[in-house]
Amino acid sequence: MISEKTVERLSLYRWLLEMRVDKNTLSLFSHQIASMACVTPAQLRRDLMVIGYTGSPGRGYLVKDLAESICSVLDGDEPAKVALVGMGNLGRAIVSFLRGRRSRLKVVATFDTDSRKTGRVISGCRCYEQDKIEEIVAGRQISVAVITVPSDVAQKVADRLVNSGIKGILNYAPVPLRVPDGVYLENRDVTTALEKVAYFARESKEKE
Amino acid sequence: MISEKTVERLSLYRWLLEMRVDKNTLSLFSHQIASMACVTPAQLRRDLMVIGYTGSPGRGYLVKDLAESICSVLDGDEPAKVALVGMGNLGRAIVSFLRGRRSRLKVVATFDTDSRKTGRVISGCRCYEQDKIEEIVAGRQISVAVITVPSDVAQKVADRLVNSGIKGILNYAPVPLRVPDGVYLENRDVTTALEKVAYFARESKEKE
DNA sequence: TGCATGCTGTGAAAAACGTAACAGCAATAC
DNA sequence: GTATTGCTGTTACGTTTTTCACAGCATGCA
Ligand SMILES: NC(=O)c1ccc[n+]([C@@H]2O[C@H](COP(=O)([O-])OP(=O)(O)OC[C@H]3O[C@@H](n4cnc5c(N)ncnc54)[C@H](O)[C@@H]3O)[C@@H](O)[C@H]2O)c1
Ligand SMILES: NC(=O)c1ccc[n+]([C@@H]2O[C@H](COP(=O)([O-])OP(=O)(O)OC[C@H]3O[C@@H](n4cnc5c(N)ncnc54)[C@H](O)[C@@H]3O)[C@@H](O)[C@H]2O)c1
Repeated sequence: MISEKTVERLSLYRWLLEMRVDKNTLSLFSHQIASMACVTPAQLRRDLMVIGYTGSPGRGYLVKDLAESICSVLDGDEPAKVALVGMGNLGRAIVSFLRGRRSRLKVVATFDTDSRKTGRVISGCRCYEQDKIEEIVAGRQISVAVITVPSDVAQKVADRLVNSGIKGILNYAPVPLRVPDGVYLENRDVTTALEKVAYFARESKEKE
Repeated sequence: MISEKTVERLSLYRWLLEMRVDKNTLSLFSHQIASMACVTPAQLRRDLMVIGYTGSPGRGYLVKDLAESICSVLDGDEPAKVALVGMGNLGRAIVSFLRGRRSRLKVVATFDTDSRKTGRVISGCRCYEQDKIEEIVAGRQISVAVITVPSDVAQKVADRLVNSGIKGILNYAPVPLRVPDGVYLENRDVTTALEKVAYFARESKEKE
């Protein structure tokens, strides 16, 4: 089992390797990739060790090979299907962002309660009535969900998603959701993030 | 100096304490607060230890007192001023979200290059031309910035912000920015987060 | 008042995470 | 072919973060 931090960095390495403009360089050294990712070379080598990829001294890592190797670890056999609940400002921003980007993650359904949004195709993705969650999530075997509904209904939405078989949730509502063991939850509250940044900003200002 | 993780949790505790509906309970035990925050009681007690707040056995922690104590650690003397660069879909969602919420963080200026956005008040906040960054950020002593511009210009924006005296950056563009020591940086890439969730979702699905 | 209860504060152990160091070897130069 | 260079894989170490465990005490009740 790979640690959370390592998975995050692997995702970053892959992105950096695939987005690289210079397609001529076939291989890179650990310190080059590390520098792009803003980590130490030792960190990078350690991360590659856990996925079992091995380079060679004097040549480094074969870019294409390494990227594929990361894919085989991070991705399943087929692209993960993603549902997003709450097509408000944030929800639309995220869906259209994910659309624009070639990715292994496919947003295949969105949900809302607002009848001005349901039944239409928004940001390139069909928006269903919220009470179709069970039917569609279970029926299409969607395993990952993004929650961008107001915080007072977030727990209710999470419960429905879990009951429909969702195994991972990315939550943007500013409430700590309760999910059973076996469902992976990641919270992304703006306020917390901003307060953290503000705290350390102040801290470093006081030091100078 | 308090650790990042602890600061995040303190922010969460404060939010939970302030949002509590039942204003009658004057005090709470560690296990009650911990349960709301989804952490262990030991974790909570240790976090409170580092800020020097102390409860009492048999009664627990005085809610109002504790919240104020967290404030005195997290907040400076005055509310931190925040600038946001890039009033696209995501930028507007964040600004209007922060507006709606009583907070110690004030978004006092936003910036964009698009002339359809600049010079107007959007989501309750004035939007300036992007080349006014130096003037306004330095002039109004803004210390924290949120970056929500396309990734190819994110580094350039970050540089200008740093030159203007910004001490903390919350970055939503999917690129690892380079900032000098003394500037605190927090990255919040959706793709990385989603890929992480998808990985662990698959992991837990395979286990069952 | 005095006793029993059970929660707090904290030192000590454990776990997670990152860093440093180096032996071994692939590539290159000559 | 051989020597040299300098990068990799991995182990050992240091640091940070979390959990455990329990002594001590404030509280509520008899
Ligand atoms: N973490 C972040 O970066 C961030 C930024 C902004 C907002 N937020 C949070 O994200 C959430 C949404 O923010 P927003 O600005 O998009 O708000 P919004 O009001 O624009 O969007 C909410 C959407 O959810 C829909 N909705 C309401 N109840 C629903 C239900 N039961 N099922 C399905 N859909 C439902 C509404 O119809 C609306 O379309 C809020 O909780 C907000 O606090 C997070
Ligand atoms: N982390 C997330 O949750 C998340 C979600 C969606 C998008 N994103 C990222 O956030 C960024 C913005 O996404 P979006 O959907 O809002 O895109 P968008 O195109 O709607 O918004 C970008 C805005 O930035 C402005 N801009 C462009 N260049 C600028 C410059 N040099 N200075 C100031 N403003 C400038 C544009 O005029 C536009 O208004 C992108 O980098 C995207 O990848 C992140």
